[in-house]
Amino acid sequence: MIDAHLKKLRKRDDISSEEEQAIRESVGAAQTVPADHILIRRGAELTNSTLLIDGMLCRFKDLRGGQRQITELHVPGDFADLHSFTLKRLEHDVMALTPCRVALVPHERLKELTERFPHLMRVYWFSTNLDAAMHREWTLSLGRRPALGRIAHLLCELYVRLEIVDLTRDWSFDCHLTQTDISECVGLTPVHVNRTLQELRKSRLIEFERRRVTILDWKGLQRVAEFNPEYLYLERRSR
Amino acid sequence: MIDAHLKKLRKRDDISSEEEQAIRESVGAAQTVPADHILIRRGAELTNSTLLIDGMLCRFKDLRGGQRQITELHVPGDFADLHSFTLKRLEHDVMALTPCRVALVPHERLKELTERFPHLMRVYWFSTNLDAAMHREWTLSLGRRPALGRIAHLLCELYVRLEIVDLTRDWSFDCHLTQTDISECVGLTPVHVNRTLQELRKSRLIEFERRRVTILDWKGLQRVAEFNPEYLYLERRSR
DNA sequence: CGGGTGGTTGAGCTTTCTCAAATAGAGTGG
DNA sequence: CCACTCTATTTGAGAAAGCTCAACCACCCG
Repeated sequence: MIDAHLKKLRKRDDISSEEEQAIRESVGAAQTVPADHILIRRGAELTNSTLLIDGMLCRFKDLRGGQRQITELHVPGDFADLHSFTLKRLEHDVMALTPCRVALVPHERLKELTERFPHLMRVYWFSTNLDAAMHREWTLSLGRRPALGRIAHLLCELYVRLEIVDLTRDWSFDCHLTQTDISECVGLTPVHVNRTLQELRKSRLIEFERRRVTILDWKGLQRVAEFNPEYLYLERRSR
Repeated sequence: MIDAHLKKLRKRDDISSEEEQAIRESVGAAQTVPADHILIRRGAELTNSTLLIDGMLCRFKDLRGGQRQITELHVPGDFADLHSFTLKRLEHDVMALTPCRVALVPHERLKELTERFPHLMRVYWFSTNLDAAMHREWTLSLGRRPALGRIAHLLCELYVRLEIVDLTRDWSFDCHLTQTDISECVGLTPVHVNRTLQELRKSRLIEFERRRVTILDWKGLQRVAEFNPEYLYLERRSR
């Protein structure tokens, strides 16, 4: 059940079998969540963190006018709110973009886990720092990349992250994001996302139909995205 | 020397005198850094974290075309690269925007400190999560706020963060950011920042001259920024 | 077959950008 | 104290990217 999570951790560091065992014992039973359900509300007092088993979650914030900005997408193996362990409440919501399976880990368990295994503490600290690195890359996207590059970059990131947890096949992956979802990730309007996706298709960089993205030209997509995966810290080393 | 740092920590949690002592013993001698100097280069192997004593630092990333995006500003009391403790290298640069004084803390010391004081571990973990929360707010700014709101928001954030470390006086603070620096924070061009600042001045929300910002109408500035300080976690509680 | 959601298109508009030049200010050497 | 230089700010005019609004289409599912 937490295999994707272990894959993600082991992509960046060694996890001993003792640590693995301790993690497994900390994770609660899986529960299902329908699409569009808000799992975490801004401001709520939190005592658990949420591990995504299956499906896609997002973190989002919005302005008074209702304009929404997604700040991160979550794929299986991610904690959606590990940061709530120290923040205690969050300043953003967490919502299911598809039907999901999630499992809760009580902060109490995380406290024991991190005190008993200082190395795991650093692994999980690393994990929240990785989220922050993705935030910075998105900041760069929104601040400086044109529409085409923003969307291309989002697809590159998703591809690499899904590959780590074995959710890609032949340069393609399931992607239940609507064009409106994408627009909320990249800070554009749905209409402009639509036209930009057409451009990506027309230049034969991707296909995107029936909820599946196929990357036709990875080098080309990377180029228009100026995608450099260094920010995903894809190297196994002792943290 | 690390008073600002302790103020920042104690704004969000209690720090015992024993912990304070341990922190003090971990911090190296202060060194000065000239403006525009790059302290940390993307990709470099890091074994220290950098505590800002005085001046202003920024984290930035850039695209091939040279377009630069600042992802965070640092004020006295901040660690500029505490996240390097677990990341080991960074995917962005850290640069001095003004002449600065900084002090280094070896990762070895941080390891001892966090293993000896699990509470301090969580305090510093919190601190990197706070950086991430600021990143998310900037993502919202760049994705959804218009130029006026973005700049207003930046000034609100700076004001609150500087107030915590006693660097404001009568609704004003020293601000050595050039309009180009600001444009690199908010994802606009310097020209547009210039016109937008004029608008903020004309509406009597701020003054900004001779490197000093004065907030004339805090409520009004907050309103156009849609500034809600919840993302700065300004509450003291046990982490 | 009907309703709903999500994708597509067109036309006109707004915000922000680009480029180029002028102005102001701070610091330096004579 | 005065030129001189360098950097930062300001202004103008035209262009481009992305937005708005409104309608239409396609597919899915019951």
